[in-house]
Amino acid sequence: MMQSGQGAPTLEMVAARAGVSRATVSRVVNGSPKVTAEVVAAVQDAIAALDYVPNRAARSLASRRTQVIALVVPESTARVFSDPFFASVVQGVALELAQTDYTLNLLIASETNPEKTRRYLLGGNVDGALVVSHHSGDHSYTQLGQELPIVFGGRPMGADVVDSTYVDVDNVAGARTATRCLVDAGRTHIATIAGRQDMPGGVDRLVGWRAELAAAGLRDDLVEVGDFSPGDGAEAMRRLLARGVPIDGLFAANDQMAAGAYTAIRDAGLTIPGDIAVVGYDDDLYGETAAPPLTTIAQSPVELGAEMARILVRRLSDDPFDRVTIMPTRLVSRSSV
Amino acid sequence: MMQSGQGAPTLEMVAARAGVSRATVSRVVNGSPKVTAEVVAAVQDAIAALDYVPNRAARSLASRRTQVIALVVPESTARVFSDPFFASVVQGVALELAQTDYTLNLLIASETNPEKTRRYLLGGNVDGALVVSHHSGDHSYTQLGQELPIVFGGRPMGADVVDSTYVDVDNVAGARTATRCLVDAGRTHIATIAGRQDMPGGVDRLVGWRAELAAAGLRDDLVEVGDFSPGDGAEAMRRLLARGVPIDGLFAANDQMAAGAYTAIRDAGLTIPGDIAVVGYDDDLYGETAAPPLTTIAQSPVELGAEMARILVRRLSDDPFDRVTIMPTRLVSRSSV
DNA sequence: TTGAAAGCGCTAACAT
DNA sequence: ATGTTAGCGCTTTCAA
Repeated sequence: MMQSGQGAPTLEMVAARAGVSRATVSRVVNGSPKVTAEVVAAVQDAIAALDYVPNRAARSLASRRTQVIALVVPESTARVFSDPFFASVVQGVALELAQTDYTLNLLIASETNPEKTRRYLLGGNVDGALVVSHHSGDHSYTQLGQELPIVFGGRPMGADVVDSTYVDVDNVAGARTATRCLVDAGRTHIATIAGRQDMPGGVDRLVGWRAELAAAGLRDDLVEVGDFSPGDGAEAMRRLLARGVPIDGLFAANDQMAAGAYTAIRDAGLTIPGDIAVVGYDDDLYGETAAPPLTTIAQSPVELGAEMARILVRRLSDDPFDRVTIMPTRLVSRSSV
Repeated sequence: MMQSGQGAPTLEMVAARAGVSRATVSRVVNGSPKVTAEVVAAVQDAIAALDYVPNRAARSLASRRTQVIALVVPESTARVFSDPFFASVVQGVALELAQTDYTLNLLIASETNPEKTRRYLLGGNVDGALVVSHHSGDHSYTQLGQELPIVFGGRPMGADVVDSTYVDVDNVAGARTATRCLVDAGRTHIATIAGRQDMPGGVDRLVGWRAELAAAGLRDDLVEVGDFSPGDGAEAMRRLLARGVPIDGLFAANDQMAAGAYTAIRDAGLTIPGDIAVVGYDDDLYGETAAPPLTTIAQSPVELGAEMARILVRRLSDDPFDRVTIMPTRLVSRSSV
């Protein structure tokens, strides 16, 4: 219920009601250890009675901390926002931050004007930032890491990046698992629809595919690249099929492209998994009801987002944190292999 | 480049350098009309030279405006975050707000503790809020509209809601169009997989389907309800098929459920559109590469989000704005009909 | 352990 | 058109 006196109740009002000074109320609010239990109780009663909520601006102005964490999504990634992977990362971040005192500032960074974002981040508007998916070109952000606490989602690309803090999924291992699944099924002509090679995920999944084929002594030249969308997946599959080389297995760098590949395979009069066994990556909602249900690699993007947030918060509190965190993946076996 | 003097440059430093008072600098920064052109120029030079960025907290504390807009996503909706529709709305909001001076505060509202969100919103932390998808139970938010400028995405449910400002898509018209498409194709036993009836979109799409069938003089009892996920769509379709009633047309309340229905239809040994013609809703990425490509209703969720943001900004500026905005839909004809 | 007092950087009357 | 003067609500030395 809103207080009768117009405007929100202030710390001063709480102090008056509890019969203590403003400084003491501030201490209680901020969980200072050196306050008597009785005083704490009295202040908390007053806070509850008045329905007091600290004013963020005032607190921030005085403490020189904002309690705001920016989640930066480069614009080109945002187009891919309909990619459940990114949406889930955002969700994970939001859920985790909701448990803390930090506020989430979602920022779509214009790539035509990176300077604007840079200034904003450095302008004292946020205490730290979370950056998801950045191409190799995004040096502006990787560099920013020296001046502002940043946690990246996915391994930052670029040789100059040394001390970045990031959380990544084990894309190489995931891709190897996916490919091994195909090899174990007896497939010998295994193609891949790789993701964009300017993204770490795109690169690593291709590396994993190659590594596993090498281990199995199979050819690794059946590669086409797509932009992670179903449409591009279909295109890539058509090109693969058009090569005239026999193909009996396919690893798609994400489920959306696998869905596109399904179409192209079927259009070519081939069956799944009869003629071509398929493994995707991401375990999005559609794979389960695809025909046939898609075998895929699951990683938990929600957890990834949450972990990024946790690490940044820890870092901002000067608690120990890991510079590099690798999240595991697991194979979800369905019937496309 | 960061200034040499530690900490960010302040308005006072700008004032000193430009040889004017702080008030004047403030006026220039805020675009007040009553400042001489020369003074404006001098101040802007100083600002540029110092690379000055106003301190948000100080500004907010003094002006009693936060320049923050909250985007509230109820938690149950967030689970559905992988639904491209919501993700796109968020994207639209973020993109639009990036063009303004407002900052986006993404809030996942815990439904087990709505009071927390309520307090936050009313605690003077934001200037206004955007609320997407709220069930009929979310009275906490619809009520909030009296105390804080709010723009809803989707029509708020509940009879007590009178003066809410909202942006909605014309779900009824969209559903009628979808259904008419089936009728025009000569289908006479048209079923629907409706969405959850505690969401406006779920209700309205069912209403549109009914209306169009009534207009065509066809039966309207072939209804099953799903939760908008592919899995539930498949379940619902199975139940429909199990009724033993002939069905030759299907309108699914979203593409995800249509995808599920595809599976169930195929599993039953039936063909699309031969035996059953299907129309979905949302035009998400998957429909295009489905087999057969899905005929669906497109609305632009990105535009919806952008429009919500625009309206709220206008309202916060005391510019005229529409309480009710209905976004159009359009039929995307592919080959599932 | 608690209180007093001095700002944090900015805006907004009010004066001039 | 510009300057002066108070704060906005909180944190944080410094004393007590």
